[in-house]
Amino acid sequence: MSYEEALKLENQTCFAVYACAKEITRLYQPVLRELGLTYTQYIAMLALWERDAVSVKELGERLYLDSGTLTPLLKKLEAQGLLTRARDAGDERQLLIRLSEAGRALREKALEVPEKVFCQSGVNIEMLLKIRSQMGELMTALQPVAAADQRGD
Amino acid sequence: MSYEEALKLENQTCFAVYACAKEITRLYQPVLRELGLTYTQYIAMLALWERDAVSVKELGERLYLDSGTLTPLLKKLEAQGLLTRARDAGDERQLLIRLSEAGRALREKALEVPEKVFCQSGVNIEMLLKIRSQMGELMTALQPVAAADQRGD
DNA sequence: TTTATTTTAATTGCATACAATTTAATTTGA
DNA sequence: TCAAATTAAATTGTATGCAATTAAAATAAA
Repeated sequence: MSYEEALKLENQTCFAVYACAKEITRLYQPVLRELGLTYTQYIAMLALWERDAVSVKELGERLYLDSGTLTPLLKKLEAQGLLTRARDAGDERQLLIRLSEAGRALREKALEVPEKVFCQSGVNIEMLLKIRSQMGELMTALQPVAAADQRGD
Repeated sequence: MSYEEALKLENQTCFAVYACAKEITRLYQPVLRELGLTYTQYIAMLALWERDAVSVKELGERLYLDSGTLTPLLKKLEAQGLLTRARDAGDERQLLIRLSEAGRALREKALEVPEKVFCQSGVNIEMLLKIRSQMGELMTALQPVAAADQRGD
């Protein structure tokens, strides 16, 4: 591809992924509204339903989010009564996030979310699975770069 | 897939795309810093380099962004001297965005961006092309839903 | 023509995102 | 042991992102 072609918006893989991510988030919104969650709050709850009593750091690593994003988000979920935030007695630097009864109960309502969104999307399941696997490949390919950036080399 | 499985973070296509989009944006950042642009500012400039003297509405349609995002972003680019913002004489409702000399000149430096980012990413070109085409398919599949939401049916 | 409707940006308010810095706690090393 | 280095969250500052509302201009309809 020429340098000229490479600068066209339609040829940007980055833009394609960026636009899709926003569109998908928009698709979830009406369904998640019934749970009283935003999209980011939803993925945080997904992570917590799988593993409870985790530190902000661990949660952040799973969600690719830092404390600057998570701290206010978790405070909101705490204010909604879905979880508790308490320092780890063994290591006071860490803040342990634990689901409350209400937080665990919300999972029952959330069980319907994937199906609802999928039906609404009109996308076939094969495409979805292919995309997920490709995104996984891409993340795997990019992670070394991210790690190198972290180390600063 | 069971309802239980469908709720696992690793099975969320939405999360895979969301995480990839953020990772890609992060990859562009150091390269774009040399141009003095953020990622969103960069895609706005890409659109303007292809077509100049457009309204905020038209630009927004191409970038999937609304005036709430574009107005402040364009004001920043104007403050940097890359473009001008002026009402259309024929239709005062519209604000026409025009590149300045500096804005057009920046394109020369930007020509190197795609190659630099690509080399840095360590991703092979086939994967990139496949992903772009899949994202295109997904957007095409989702657009009817978005349009229906707009109409409210 | 004159009012009602529609269209376009701007504004407001809320929720991310993330870099950079700060603070407190813990671990390492001299 | 005890100062230096490291680690984990919180905080600060900047930049999106979008829904909802507002304001101004243009168009449609009566």
